Amino acid sequence: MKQNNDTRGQIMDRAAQLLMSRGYKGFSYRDISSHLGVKNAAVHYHFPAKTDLALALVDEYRQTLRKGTAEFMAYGGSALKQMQGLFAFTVSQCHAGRCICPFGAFSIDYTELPDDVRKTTSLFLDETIRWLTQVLEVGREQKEFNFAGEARPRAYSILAALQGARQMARINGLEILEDVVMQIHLDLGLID
Amino acid sequence: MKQNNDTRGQIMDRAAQLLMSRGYKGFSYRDISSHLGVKNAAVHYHFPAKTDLALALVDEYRQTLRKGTAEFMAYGGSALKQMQGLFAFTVSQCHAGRCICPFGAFSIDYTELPDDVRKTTSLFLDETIRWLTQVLEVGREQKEFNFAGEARPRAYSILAALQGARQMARINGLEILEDVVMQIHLDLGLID
DNA sequence: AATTATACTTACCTATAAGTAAGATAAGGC
DNA sequence: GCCTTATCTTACTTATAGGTAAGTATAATT
Repeated sequence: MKQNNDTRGQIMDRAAQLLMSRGYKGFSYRDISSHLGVKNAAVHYHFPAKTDLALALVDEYRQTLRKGTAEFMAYGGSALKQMQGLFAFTVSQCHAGRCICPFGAFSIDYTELPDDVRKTTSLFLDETIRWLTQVLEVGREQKEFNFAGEARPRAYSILAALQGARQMARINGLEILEDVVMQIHLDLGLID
Repeated sequence: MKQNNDTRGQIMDRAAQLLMSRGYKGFSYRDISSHLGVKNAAVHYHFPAKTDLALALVDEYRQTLRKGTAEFMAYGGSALKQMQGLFAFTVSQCHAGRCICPFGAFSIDYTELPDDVRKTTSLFLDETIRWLTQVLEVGREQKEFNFAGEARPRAYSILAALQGARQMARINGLEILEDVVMQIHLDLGLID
């Protein structure tokens, strides 16, 4: 059985799903193994400890973001498109039951996470903010956006609103997320 | 030992602290009992099940909000003051380690919460939004605020941003929350 | 003084969590 | 054909979770 049936990948997929729907403490190795039809120890084989899994997930997110950032910087694409991509991604994730973004999921259990997971999560947040700040700055230069204040705090504000809205949407419906996306459009001067 | 040393109150205080620093699944009865110097079963005496505790907490929050709302409606106080009160409260809570507001704490574990807790949390969110919407509307009428769009989605947006910022602040520092509060000031026309 | 209700403690139960050590199976290289 | 390595399973351990039943001490009620 040398040919890797991609169990490792399936574990990560399922873990990502569970992480974003229940938080870090909200899922167990059993949740993963039973879903994949393997035994608990099989998950431990690929990820000895739960923190290894967490690290792998954050690393994956970071890599995805890095690719997106690199493409944006290289081809100098539309900032508006990047922003709309973020909105669409957030809404679609929420529709798929992934109501908690990684930052939300880890921030809850932050004090009990091992140092390396905290560090990587912190780096990921930094990188995300840097990307969004750049998108905002470029968008303003290109007259796509029109917003008050500096780009960086605006980036924080947008990310925070999306994170919060995503969670609140679970409680009182997806319209909340849609409303908040609309407000961000307003604040970026994208609607009259 | 009839004279109630307010064990029940102390349990709720500690539970509130734990709920907002670790989330609903993040604390156990043991965390509470050991902190108070009583046995586990003592907590079960006052709150037979954990959901009873959760309900009591949400009810307490609701009552506090209701008082605030009633006062605001009765005396027709300054909307700006109400808003600044919300900001100050959020920041101070975060400083005290309460980095997760009740909505955040419950939204994470929402799918696994019993129906009555979900229902009460949902009501609490409704009431909070209603209050904030009213504050925004009154503030706009009184020319204290100047913001684009309707009041209700703006209320969602503000609450979501505060909730998200509170959590992100734990990961990358309290400046995030301060930045977001500043942005809200901007969007409400409270700064130049 | 006897009773009752309050506020607990002691001592348990069951379920589930993360994690581990040792064995089984199968594919590929030598 | 043998050995090694990757990928699991079986069978466990330890810790902790929520929860309960029965007993105890004290204060208030009658």
